[in-house]
Amino acid sequence: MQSPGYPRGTEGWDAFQWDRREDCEVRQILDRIADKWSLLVIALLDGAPMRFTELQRAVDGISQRMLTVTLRNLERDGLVHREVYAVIPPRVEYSLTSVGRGLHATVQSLVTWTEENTEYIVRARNEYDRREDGAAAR
Amino acid sequence: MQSPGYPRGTEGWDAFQWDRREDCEVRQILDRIADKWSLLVIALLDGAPMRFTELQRAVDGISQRMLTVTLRNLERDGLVHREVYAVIPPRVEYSLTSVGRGLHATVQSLVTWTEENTEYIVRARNEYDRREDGAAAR
DNA sequence: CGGGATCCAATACGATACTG
DNA sequence: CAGTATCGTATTGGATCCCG
Repeated sequence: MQSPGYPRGTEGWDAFQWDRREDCEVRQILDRIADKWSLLVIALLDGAPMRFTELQRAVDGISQRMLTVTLRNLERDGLVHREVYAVIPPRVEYSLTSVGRGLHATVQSLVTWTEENTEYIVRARNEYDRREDGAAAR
Repeated sequence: MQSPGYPRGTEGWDAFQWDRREDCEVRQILDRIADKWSLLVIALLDGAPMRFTELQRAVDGISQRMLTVTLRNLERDGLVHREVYAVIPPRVEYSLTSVGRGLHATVQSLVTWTEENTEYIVRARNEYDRREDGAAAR
């Protein structure tokens, strides 16, 4: 099952770098938590627990299906806890687990970085696109 | 250009939360840098500049097309610098800009978190899947 | 209310072939 | 070497309907 020819300590491997083989768990997990919706949901669940419909309203643009899928994956990874109350109408509350809260901290630092550098990036994009347009015209 | 009906300071807005409207720039940027390949490329480019083929070998599983696309996007966002040497055969080196290096720091903290919690997550997944299998069998 | 199931469209992506 | 262009597929995700 392990991809051959790339064991730890071999050439191509750097002790200060991380395992980035395609089939390694770190990359699988990273792909999962760093997707379009998970970051949003994790950010929202920090603080207070939320109900399904509440989340759907809060995450602008998410469909019911994707909210379900995202929550199931986060629950499966032990990052979100799903609490079902046996009442009618049904009441389900989602909250971060303690590990989930730990993740939120680093996610928040990524968000903060993005906020702080938004202007720079937008400017860079505009300049790049202007250059490209100019090149295409020629 | 701004989506109406959701200005800062209105109901639904929390000063400690970030702008998560679908069309906001923070979310667009986040989607871009948190995609399948960008994190890998940013992590690799930290330290020394690298050439195209070198990167392709280092990022296990990436296709030529996706490496090109990823690098173009990172360059467009001002996170990666592309240096072309006019020699034959051509030599192109990619490196992080100073802003890109700043991003790498927070990305690295996400990677570190993932490494530290891999075991927990894998265990959570196995437990979840066992529960699901049991439920499906019934 | 909180979803599951199904169908369909958009897009992301890989494979391949070609080029300066 | 470092790409671009094209094509076909696979995955993602939205819309809709339904149910406890």
